[in-house]
Amino acid sequence: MNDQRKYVVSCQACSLNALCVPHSLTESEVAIVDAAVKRSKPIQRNKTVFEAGDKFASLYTVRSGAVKTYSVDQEGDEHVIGFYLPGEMFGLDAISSGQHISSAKALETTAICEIPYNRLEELSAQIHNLQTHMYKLLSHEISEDQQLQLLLSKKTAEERIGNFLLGLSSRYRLRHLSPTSFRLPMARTDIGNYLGLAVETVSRIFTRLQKSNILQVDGKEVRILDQHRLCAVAHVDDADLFHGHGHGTLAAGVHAEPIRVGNIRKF
Amino acid sequence: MNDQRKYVVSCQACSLNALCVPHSLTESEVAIVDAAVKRSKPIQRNKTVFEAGDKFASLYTVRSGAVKTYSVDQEGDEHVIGFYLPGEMFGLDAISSGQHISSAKALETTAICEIPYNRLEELSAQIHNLQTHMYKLLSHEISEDQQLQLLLSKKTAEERIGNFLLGLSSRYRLRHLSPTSFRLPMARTDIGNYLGLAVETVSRIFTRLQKSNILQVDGKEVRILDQHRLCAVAHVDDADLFHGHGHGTLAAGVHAEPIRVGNIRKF
DNA sequence: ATCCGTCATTGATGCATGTCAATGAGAGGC
DNA sequence: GCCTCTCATTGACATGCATCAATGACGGAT
Repeated sequence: MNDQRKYVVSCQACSLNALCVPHSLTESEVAIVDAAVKRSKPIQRNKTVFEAGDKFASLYTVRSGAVKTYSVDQEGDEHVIGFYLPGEMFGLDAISSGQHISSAKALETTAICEIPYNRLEELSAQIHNLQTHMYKLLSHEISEDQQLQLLLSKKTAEERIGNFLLGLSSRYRLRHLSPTSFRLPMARTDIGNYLGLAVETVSRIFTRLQKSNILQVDGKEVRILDQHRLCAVAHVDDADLFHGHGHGTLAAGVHAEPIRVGNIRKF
Repeated sequence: MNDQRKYVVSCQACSLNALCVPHSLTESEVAIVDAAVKRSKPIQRNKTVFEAGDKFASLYTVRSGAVKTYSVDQEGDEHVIGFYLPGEMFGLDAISSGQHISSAKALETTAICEIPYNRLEELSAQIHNLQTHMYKLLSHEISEDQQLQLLLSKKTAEERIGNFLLGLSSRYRLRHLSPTSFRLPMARTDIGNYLGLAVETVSRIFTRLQKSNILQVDGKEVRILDQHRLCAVAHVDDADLFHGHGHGTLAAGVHAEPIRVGNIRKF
């Protein structure tokens, strides 16, 4: 009990508050949501939150650490679906079938908030702001998935990695962490898998960007030395940098701007 | 007026009823939803339903015909996001930002049902079944988008096209149309664009599959001659054929089974 | 019926990126 | 502190698919 208590915070006191809880919820509404949230103690690297086939019962958000979701095919090969940072919600794909179709695993020591889906459904019928936000959250995830499809179907390896790094950068900025200097929570293999590239390609492009003095890479530590040129490499307009990146959170869509879709490689 | 009336049907009388309206809605609930739906007369091929940048006000379902959604980048290149058949809902990606970020265009003469989003939100707070279904619908779209990401990032051209055809086949079957003999509503260019392939590749693979007597292709008319071998080509388990394909509808997820993710090309 | 524009097909060629192979560098365990 | 295992890097080579180019086939308009 004591052991657990030190990890337990309320939504009201949580530092991710602004990111995770809709700011349009009133204090009392947040309190109601808060009462439904289960906070367990941190789980270790490589421990799963849920696995494909598990009964769907809850949605999850990352409190600290990082999570990847993935599926495993018949041949036993893993396919990375997404990465989640503090304040981001995952497990949304399981609502439709009532069963998890992907697995979720901690990339490092990670604390998770769990919100029982039944309860969330009830609450969203009562709290209009919550319903609005859940719809936006789900819709936002769809938009981002479609953006990723575009990335995967039309962009070069360099563009994919550029976009990926800029996306992470944005997400760290939102969390008031350095957008230019951060640690990749995932392995190169995971990055390649996620972006549809061979590990070797990821590696080569990292070193290429390093040689161009756009990036400084030391293992998982990354420093963006020249954001402007990184944008150029990724074919991303600098002006778009502050929008559209990152996974859904309860607040997703609230701050969202129309997402520019441009910058695709011509064939 | 007379001109319009002949296209107008109620949800209750609509032949897509079972596909489009959640069957768990009671008769009176369907009547309430029905009252919110606007049915306009058919639009012609190449006419848009909405365009990127338009204010988001409604969700749409196809009543007859077919629709594609797409975005256009800065260079003016089009990127196909999805295809929608009768009973399927589109426009979901616009909820989060309040603005359409993609455009939707009729691939042939097409009738559309429109449901104002404000009203849908209101109703979903009142009608529990409707809320449940909307959440499932959105979640289902997310699952499918993730499946597509997997297709785009890991599969060969042949697998992509095989999957694409099998997906269409499933969707036609659901609509009580022939799953083995149908007309592609979209151009080769659109197929290639959607699947991240050059038109020429699509064409070549169609003829290759034809020469193997797996497929019979005559312009847009397609006949699947050997479903079993088509599955083999697509690396899809025959047993999975009846599940997991097609875009969300109001009923999406209701019939949904756990989606097998397998069958990815090994590198 | 004929014309014209869009769409589909087919072949030749090149390139981006996957695959194979081998070495190097950290990180965790005894 | 050393060992081992996993992960990252780098080079050589192979290939699937894009690109370029040209012809053919519809299908809608007049």
